[in-house]
This record gives sequence, structure tokens and C-alpha cells, in this order.
Amino acid sequence: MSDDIYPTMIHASPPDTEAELVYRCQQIAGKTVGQLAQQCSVTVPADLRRHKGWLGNLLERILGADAGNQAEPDFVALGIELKTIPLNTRGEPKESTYVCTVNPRAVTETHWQTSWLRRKLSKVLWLPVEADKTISLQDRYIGEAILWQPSIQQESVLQQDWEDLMEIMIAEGAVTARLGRYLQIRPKAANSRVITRQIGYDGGEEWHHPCGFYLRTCFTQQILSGKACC
DNA sequence: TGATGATCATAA
DNA sequence: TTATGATCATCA
Repeated sequence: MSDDIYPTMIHASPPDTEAELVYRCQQIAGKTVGQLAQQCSVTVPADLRRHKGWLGNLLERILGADAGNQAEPDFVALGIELKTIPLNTRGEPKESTYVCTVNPRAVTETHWQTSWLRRKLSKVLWLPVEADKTISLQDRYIGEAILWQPSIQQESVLQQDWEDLMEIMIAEGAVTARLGRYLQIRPKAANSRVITRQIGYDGGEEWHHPCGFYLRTCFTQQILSGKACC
């Protein structure tokens, strides 16, 4: 129960406007993780192996996002989702980015326009962070934040991917991470043994591994660079 | 090396 | 238990 790793108190001033949010990001851009941690009186963990969500949670608090795990955007009032994005040595996204959990119950009834995924991605504040293993965590620099909304083109591709994936989910009950142009579905659970069972209305049973939507690196890369690449 | 599949921590 | 936050580890 040590609280020297995780900040104990909620941030004082949640942003009221996008401008204020962006301003806050500018304040932390160029700083190191160590500096930010000190600012919050927390200790930087030696590595992220056992603290994968630490940095994300820390930044949420610093920027005034509502902490916790509500199924709402980070900045509820603004409808903005905050995401850190790990950068490799070349300044490119290092890994695919988790978006949200796949809700198997909504597969058959939800449309793209009302999908949770689309809501999550309707407005995202991307916060690039150095994530090279050779850099110690506390020395990693925070990049310049990007307040992003999908372009018409981007959204249409996402919609296409989403619909394809949903179709396969329905048809086969499972998908592979290989599917999808920008979007992919991958396992998302404590471990591979975690399965949830649902009993349908007709009494039939369904098992499945919890999965989540991820954005491929080539997609996040084009967001960061501001142009299409692939 | 990069991408896929697996895994870790916390809060409600 | 399931949502959130992501990164790790392995295989091709």
C-alpha cells in the first residue's frame, strides 16, 4: 500500500476549455518524466514492467483528467480522450495503441455512428513520450501534445475496419490481430486463461477471451506527422 | 526487428 | 469482475 508511486490526491484544476488543456500540455512538453513525478511528489518506478499504466495515470492527473476507470472520455466535459504514445529512438510510435475494450454484446446491435470506439476516437489528445529502453524512465522527455480529430478519410477507413472486424466477430466469434488496416483486435486481459462466459437468451453458452481495439502504429504515426504515409 | 499475442497494476 | 492505463515477451 505504498503511495509514493501513485499520487494520492486528485488534481486541483481540471481544464474548462480545450485551450486550457492545450496550454497545460505545453507546460509539460519538454520536461522529463522525473520532473513531473517530482512535481506530484511521487517516485518514479524503476521500470514499467510492473507499472505499465503508471505514466498514463500520472499524466492524467497532471492534466486534470478524471482519474479512475470510468467508461467515459478522460475529459468528460470536453469529450476528449487522453493517450500517451510511446516513441522509439526514431521518434516514431513504438507500439500499437490500445483504444478500448471490445464489447461482444454490442457487436450485433451497435452501429459505427454510435459505437463506443468512435466516441473514444472522436477527439483525442495524443501525448508522445520517449519510450526507448535505453533511456531510464525518469529521463524520458514528454513531447508536444497533439489535439486530434479524425479526418473524413481517416474515419472512413476506421469505419471500414470496424465494420469488417464486427462482421468477422459475428461470423466466426473471434478475430486475429492481422485483420484491419488501421484498426486491429488483440487479446486484452490479465492473462490468456481469463475467459468470460456469457449465457445467451436462448440458453446457449458463449466463451471468449476479452479483447480490445488497438490502433496500428502506421496510423498513429500519420497522426503525429500530420500526413498519410501508408 | 516488428508485429502478434500475453501480461501487469489499480480502481470501482 | 471488468473497466481503465499500457508495455512486455516471443516468434516469425
